[in-house]
Amino acid sequence: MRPWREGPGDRRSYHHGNLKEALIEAARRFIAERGVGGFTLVDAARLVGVTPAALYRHFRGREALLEEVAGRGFTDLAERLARALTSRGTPLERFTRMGEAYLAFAEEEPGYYAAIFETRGAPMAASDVPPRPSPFDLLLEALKSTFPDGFGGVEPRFVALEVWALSHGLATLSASAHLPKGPGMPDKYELLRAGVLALVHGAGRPRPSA
Amino acid sequence: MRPWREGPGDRRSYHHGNLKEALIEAARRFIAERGVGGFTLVDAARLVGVTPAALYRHFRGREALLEEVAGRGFTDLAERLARALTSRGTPLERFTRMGEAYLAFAEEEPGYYAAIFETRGAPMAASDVPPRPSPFDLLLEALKSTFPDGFGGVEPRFVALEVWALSHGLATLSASAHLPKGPGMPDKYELLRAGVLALVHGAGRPRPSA
DNA sequence: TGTACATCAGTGAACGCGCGTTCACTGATGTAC
DNA sequence: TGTACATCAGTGAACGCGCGTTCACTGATGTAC
Repeated sequence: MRPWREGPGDRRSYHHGNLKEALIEAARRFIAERGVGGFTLVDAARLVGVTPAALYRHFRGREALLEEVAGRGFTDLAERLARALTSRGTPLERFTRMGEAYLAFAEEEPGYYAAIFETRGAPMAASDVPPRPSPFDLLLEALKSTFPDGFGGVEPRFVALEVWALSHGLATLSASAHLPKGPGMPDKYELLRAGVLALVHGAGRPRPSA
Repeated sequence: MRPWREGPGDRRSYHHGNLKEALIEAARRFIAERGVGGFTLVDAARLVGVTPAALYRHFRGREALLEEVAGRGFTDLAERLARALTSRGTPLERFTRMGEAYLAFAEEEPGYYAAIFETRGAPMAASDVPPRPSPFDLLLEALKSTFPDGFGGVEPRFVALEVWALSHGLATLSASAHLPKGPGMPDKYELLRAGVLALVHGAGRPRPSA
């Protein structure tokens, strides 16, 4: 975590020693603050205490750095979800924990989250023969094992897409400060928990009572 | 719609005559293509066939143009929702039509949609004493009148936030091509309709059957 | 109806800036003997 | 253990570019008389 050089003027050595990782870290921070579009190579290099040109020893260019960040974020998210899915408790508890993990990831790692969803070429659902299961695959698997009786004839994939869309909507509305806050206002975790249960429970019903 | 000057080289007159509207239109197009961050005053001026400096007769600067676009989009969205809400049919049919109108707006007017949600200072839910009801207000009203018996003790505001998050999630995932497509895949309209019914129907249930 | 003139809505040249990227270079590191 | 040298990972200067914005200007429009 701690960079080899502390700041400008405190150059421990000519070689940075950890530059690639430090640049990725810097990109993650700037993307979190300003979005993918507002991210700049020059800023990242300056923060790390290095000439912008040094970046090209480790990345083909700006786009390559962004893809690397998106890839890291993708992996991190999948790990968090997998951890929640294999934690202790009842299937429903683990499934609920998974939803919380998703929202927490979007909140704690806004740089990663933005990189994943604002960068082309790394869609979350389409699996280009990935080494590990994608977040969506994990969600689908969790749904099936948590509700083995199914959803009244509705495909699990269908319910999984709804759950994902609700999660993503809550995460992005919260990040852009569009969700009303304040005393008496439900927070996103509460909204997700109740919403997911309603989606799962209400799937397959032909009509509401009203 | 049709600009007064057709293209560069075909200058009907020294004065444009419709420049402000034409610039807003151009911004809408470019934001749709490249996002708010990728939008450029120079491009907008070029598309309209005018010098970049001309823009400053009508807007204080780039930010002011973006705010104007976001405001227009906000109004357009509210109008579409209000139209769906007052259309013919049963309350449930009108409510369903409202959801479709929301997704259609995001799909047909991606420039407006991005301007609304990527521009600071114009949050959709917070109402700074707006002249007309905000989209969220319309949704809340529609929910109450469509389901007058309530939601088993759950606040309508709570359900409305869930419905909005689901809609927003589907709209943005669809726009960023993260929703899996293809034969056998449900489209977003289907997902929204079923999801909303499930949310409404499942609200207030303590636990799922599994 | 015609003319003088104020107002308006554009032009076009220029600016300072920060960006991504390149290039020849050089200091540091590590390996062979 | 010490030295020669290849390799690696940085520097720093420079580039071309497009951006948002400013300014003095000028052509077009509309109004007063």
